[in-house]
Amino acid sequence: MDTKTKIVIADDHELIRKGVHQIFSNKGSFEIVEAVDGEDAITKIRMLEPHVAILDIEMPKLTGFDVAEKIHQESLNTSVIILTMHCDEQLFNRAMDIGVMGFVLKENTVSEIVRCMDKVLDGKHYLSPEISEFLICRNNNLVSNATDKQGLHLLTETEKKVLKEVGAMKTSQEIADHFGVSIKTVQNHRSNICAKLQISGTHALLKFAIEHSKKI
Amino acid sequence: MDTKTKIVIADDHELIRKGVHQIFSNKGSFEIVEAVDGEDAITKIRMLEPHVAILDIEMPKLTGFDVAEKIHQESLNTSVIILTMHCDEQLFNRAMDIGVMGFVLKENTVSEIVRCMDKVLDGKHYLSPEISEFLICRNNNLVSNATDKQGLHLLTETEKKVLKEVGAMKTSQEIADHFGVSIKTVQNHRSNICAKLQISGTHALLKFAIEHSKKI
DNA sequence: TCGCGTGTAGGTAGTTGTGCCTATACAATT
DNA sequence: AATTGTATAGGCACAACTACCTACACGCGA
Repeated sequence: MDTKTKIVIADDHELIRKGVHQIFSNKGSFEIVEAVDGEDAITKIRMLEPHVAILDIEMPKLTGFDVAEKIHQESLNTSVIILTMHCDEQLFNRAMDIGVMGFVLKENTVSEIVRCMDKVLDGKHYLSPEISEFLICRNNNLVSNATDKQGLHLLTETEKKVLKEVGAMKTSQEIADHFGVSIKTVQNHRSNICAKLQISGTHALLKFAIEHSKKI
Repeated sequence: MDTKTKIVIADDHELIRKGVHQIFSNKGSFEIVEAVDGEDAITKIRMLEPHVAILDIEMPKLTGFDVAEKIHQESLNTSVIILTMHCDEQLFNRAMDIGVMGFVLKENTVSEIVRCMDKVLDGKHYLSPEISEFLICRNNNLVSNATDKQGLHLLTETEKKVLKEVGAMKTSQEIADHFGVSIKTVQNHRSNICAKLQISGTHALLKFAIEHSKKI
C-alpha cells in the first residue's frame, strides 16, 4: 500500500522549493516532487495526480492560475494551494473563482504552510488571515455583481418567482401546482427566462438558479 | 496628547484577562481596562469608547454578541474582536452579521491575537484561518455538515471524477466523450452515486454536485 | 385604436437523466 | 475456486426539460 501523501511543489525559485521540500520531508510520509515552471508542473501533476499541488503564481510558461485551471478542467483529483508573495485582492478573487483550497503568503510563517496543508488534506479550505479581508469584501459585494444583474433585471416578477422555485429544486409540475397554473405556463416562463439570460442547454437554468438563488 | 491605544478586555475568566493584558502591556502604548461580564463591559466601553473591545462570547449577564450589538446600535467608535473557544459556524455567522472586525480562537497562538489587533487597529478585518472555511461556505451559501462527507467517502475514484464533471454542468454524453467511455457507463456511475448518496429525483445529483463541487 | 409586453395555455418533437434490469471483464479477497 | 467490488456496456420505460411553434386575454401607453 502506498500511504504516502503525494505533493507537487511548483516555483521558479529554487530557494522556495527547497524550503517547502524541507518542511514536509521532515514531517514523514510525503512524496514530494518539484517543478520549475508551469508547464513542468502540469506535466508532473497529470502524471502523478498528487493529493496537493503547491503553486506559485508567477512562473515561466504557465502561471499558477493556468495550472490550477487545467487541473480543474481535467478533473484531476488534486487540491491546489497557492503560495504567493502578493497580498492582492484581484489575485485572491481569481484564486477563489478557480476553486483553490489554500492561499498562503510567502511572508507567513512555516507553521502557516503546515496548517494549510493539514486543512487542505482534510478537505477544508485555508486562507492566510491577511487575506480574509478580501473574502469579507467578496462576501459583501455578492449582490452587486454587474454581469449578473444585467440579466436578472430583465425578468418580470412572475419570472423571478419561477426562477426562485427552480433554484429550490422544484420541478415545473410542482411549481405549476404551487402557483395554481398549468405546467405549460411554467415551462414557457422557463423558456423566456433562458432567452433573457441568454443561456441554453438542458440544465443551464437549474444551475443558474442554484448559483444565484440568494440574489433572486 | 493621549497617544495610547485604549482597549477593553471582557472575559469572565481571570486567567484569560490577565493573559491578554500581559500581551499588550508588554507592547507599550496601550491603556488596558478589564471587564468581568457583559454589563461591566458595555458600561466601561460607553465610558471610555476604546479603540478596540476584546470580547468573550459566553459571559454572565450579557454575551459578547449582546455587547457588540449595543456598540453597533449606539454607534460607539469601538471595533470588536471576538475571542472564543468555539470554532462554530453559527457563532461565526452571528459575529459577521453583527459586524465584528476580528474573530480569534483561544486555542490560537499569542501572535495570532497580536496580528489580529494590528489588523483591526489598521481598520481591517482579521479572521483565524480555522474559520475561513465558514466564510467560504457563507460566501458560497453552502452547508458543510458531516453527513455530506459521509456520503462522499463511499464513492470510488471514478465516481468522484464523474461527480466532479456533473458539477461542472457537463452532460453524460460530454463526460463519456471526455473519459473515452460509453454514455451508458457514465449513466451507470450516476445511478450508483445516487444510490450511495441516498438521493433520488431528476436533478438531485446535479444539485448535489453543484453544491459540493468545491469539496469533491 | 393599435401595438406591445405580460401571463396564460396548448402542441409536437427531441434531448437528457432516472430506475431497473442484464451482462462481461478484471482484480483483489476469501 | 468462489465471491466481491469495480468499471464497463446495453435495453427499455418513463419523467423532466428544452426548443419552437400558435393562441388569447388583459392592461398600458402612443
